[in-house]
Amino acid sequence: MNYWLVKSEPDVYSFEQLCTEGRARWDGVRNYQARNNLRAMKTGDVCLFYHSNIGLEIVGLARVAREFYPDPTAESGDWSAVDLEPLKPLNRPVSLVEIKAHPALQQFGLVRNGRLSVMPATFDEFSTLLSLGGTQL
DNA sequence: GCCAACGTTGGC
DNA sequence: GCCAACGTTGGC
Repeated sequence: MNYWLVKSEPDVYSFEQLCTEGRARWDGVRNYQARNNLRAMKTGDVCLFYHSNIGLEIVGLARVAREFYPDPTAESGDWSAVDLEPLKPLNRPVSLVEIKAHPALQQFGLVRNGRLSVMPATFDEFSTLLSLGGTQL
């Protein structure tokens, strides 16, 4: 089992929408590092769902429902998509401010590279974030 | 292969 | 709206 964080702007696609729809194709990624992270996802891996631009907090958990396949929205280039399903919202959202201030999260991708849209989390980072969110898997 | 110029992301 | 950080492009 591996752990990830995916970003979405909530006015484009929010965690609430994912919960309503029950499943989403995670497409449109056009960054090689993020794409390679998508390709490393396995069915059942857990993703922290982060709201960028608006909210600036981790709001929920999702699981990988389908491993990578060619991104149908890509007109050219070698891009990939995965499918995600909602697991549950966090009992308490975890804000970027909190994450940046937490000693155990200084190496986390959100702190180190604010622009990456799909990033791995270690088990320790994931556990810390879940605990901050007052939530269990 | 280097690096300047440019574009994009995303926090502030 | 601004700008820092990062990635990509393209000339040399």
